[in-house]
Amino acid sequence: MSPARPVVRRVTSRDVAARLGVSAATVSNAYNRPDQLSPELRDRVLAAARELGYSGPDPLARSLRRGRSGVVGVVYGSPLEFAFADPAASLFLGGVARAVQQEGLNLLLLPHLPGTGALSPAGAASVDGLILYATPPDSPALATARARGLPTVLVDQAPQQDLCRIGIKDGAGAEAAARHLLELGHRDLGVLALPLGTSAAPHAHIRARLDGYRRALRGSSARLQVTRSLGTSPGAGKRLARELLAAHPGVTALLCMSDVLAQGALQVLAGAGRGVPGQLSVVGYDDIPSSAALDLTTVQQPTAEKGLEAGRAILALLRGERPPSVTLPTQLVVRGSSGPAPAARAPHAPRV
Amino acid sequence: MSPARPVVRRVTSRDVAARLGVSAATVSNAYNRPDQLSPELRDRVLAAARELGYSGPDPLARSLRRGRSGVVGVVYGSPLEFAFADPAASLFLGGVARAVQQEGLNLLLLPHLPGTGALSPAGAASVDGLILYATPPDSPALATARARGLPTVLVDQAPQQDLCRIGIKDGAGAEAAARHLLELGHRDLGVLALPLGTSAAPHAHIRARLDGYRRALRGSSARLQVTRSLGTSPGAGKRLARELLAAHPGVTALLCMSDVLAQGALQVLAGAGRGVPGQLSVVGYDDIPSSAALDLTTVQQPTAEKGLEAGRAILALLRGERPPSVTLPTQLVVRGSSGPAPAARAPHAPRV
DNA sequence: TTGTAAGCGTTATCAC
DNA sequence: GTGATAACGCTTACAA
Repeated sequence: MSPARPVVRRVTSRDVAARLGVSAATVSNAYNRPDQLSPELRDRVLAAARELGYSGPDPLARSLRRGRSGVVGVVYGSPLEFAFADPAASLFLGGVARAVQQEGLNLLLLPHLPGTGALSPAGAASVDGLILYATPPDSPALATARARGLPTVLVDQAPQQDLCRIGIKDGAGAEAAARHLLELGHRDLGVLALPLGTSAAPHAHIRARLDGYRRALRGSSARLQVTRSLGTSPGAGKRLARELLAAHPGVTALLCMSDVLAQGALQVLAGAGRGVPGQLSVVGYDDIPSSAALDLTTVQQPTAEKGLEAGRAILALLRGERPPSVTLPTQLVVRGSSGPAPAARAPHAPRV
Repeated sequence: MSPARPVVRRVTSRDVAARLGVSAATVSNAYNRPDQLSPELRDRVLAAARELGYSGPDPLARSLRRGRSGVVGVVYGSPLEFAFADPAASLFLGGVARAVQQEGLNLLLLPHLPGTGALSPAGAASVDGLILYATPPDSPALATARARGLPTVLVDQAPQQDLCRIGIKDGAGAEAAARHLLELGHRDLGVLALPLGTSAAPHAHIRARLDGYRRALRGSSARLQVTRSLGTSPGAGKRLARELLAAHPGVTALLCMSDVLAQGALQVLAGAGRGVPGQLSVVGYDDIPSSAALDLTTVQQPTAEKGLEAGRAILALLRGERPPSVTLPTQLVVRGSSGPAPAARAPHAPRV
């Protein structure tokens, strides 16, 4: 009949009401609309509650009754631990937090769990809305969001017909990075790649970066060596840098699809005694906080603002509005990790 | 009677049941105990569900009925945006995420909101348990947790009678840091402080660090200049470093209560042209990931493991066990930012 | 100003 | 293998 009965039954609003000989509605009002009852009665209710150990309306029951939970879910396209290991993701989440906090909403972090099919955690979570951050288009989370008819905001992925999308100019940023290296005389460029997804389910924003690199090179004699992807961690950056330089010793500059990757590469180069930018230039993407101290040239994106916009969009959706999609700009930040290509920098080079 | 009626009534398990002429219980079984009904009926239920647009049991209703929400709340002692700006906090949360994810639980991030009195967000959140991370002992969140009788784990704060607490050897780590500087010949030390809380509501782990510094100096002729606190950000580190060096020019080493603070100080010193460790030694606390690249001597704490332990503890609590408190070790990591005190390093100093 | 009653959508138990 | 029933704990329009 009822679920496994707990050792002691918990105190409910009804208990408080019974104690005072009033109705449960009055107890509810004491908490939710103080103006609906006399201050004196309210005090008595609160006193009785304290006495009985009633700590206010049960959040679950209240949410069910009211039809909203006060929670915004964020699904991150990689395992949850990575969300915290990745400074860009942290920055993003911070922005979201700032936005939703203003309306008193809380943030629920949902894992992505690619393989789970229809049993996405997003399906079993009590949320009023969902932010899908860098999830592939075939993510069960998206299907779930659709099926449940949840207000949904897409971040860093391909636009979807009817959904609000927040993103950045991924391609333009990448193009600027590559052009910068070309202008410095580099002709043999390596790309440290982030996971591109499958062609059926591509990570659109990552592909856009690759396309941007390629666009910059179009019409030039320069060549691009693209690595496979080994993930998003600094360790991946290290391994990719090693592989790339072993396979293509002629490369004079590294285009990294994220600062995290770039920082891994930087470590490898320092360890190998290859001067940056003397022997090799390195350019990142994102401009995470630590990149300034490392003097890394990179493509800056307004990551925290992106989170803020995503948060605002979900808030608007919850109010019943139809917020527009937003595409934020990127900007090349030139620092010390990029310089003239070795050949081009040779002083007093004889002009032929 | 019922709440503001939505434009279209949502599809419920009852609708699906009605469509098929079966009972709601059967629909429920189709989702929750497939073995309780014939595969054939189950398929019909699922088909009808799809047809009607029923996307499975409502999480809220299910949670209410089952008496648990599948959510672990984490309250962070500072505003929520900071939780993401702070690498140590991110690392910690990552550990928690890893632990709770294994049981299929999700993480709800709750703001601290010191001033709110009894209306702590933790009181209105549907959670099965709470992790209080670096919250002061007078936090409304703690009061709320107690009042609601929620399984609670305390992290980085003073032990509380009956609650499970996860922490590190804050004092021992600090002591090792200070001793290290003494051994290098430093006699005039500055401390960049983290918020110590009020004496009524102290941040116990921060106080423990200060006490550790002091303990190391006891009996020596060395002196400690302690700054006020300006928060936890790198900016605070910068301002504190400037203030301290202006007020006490004789200081030859900086003991920073966190790496974030230390990194701010490092920037100021680099900008001011003061050599590290030539003119000034700097020691941090935490060993966040970026500190290795910056060659910062620091006190390493197993932050991610701390999160893992906290997650495991809450899991155990939810199973009805009584997990023990855990105190993890710290370890001094000597890198390049600490060296002999300027006087002591003078080469060929005449021996008197 | 307070009480009544009808759910919110689900699921565990028991009977069939 | 399937169905009726009774909660879970609360909120809110409406009546008194």
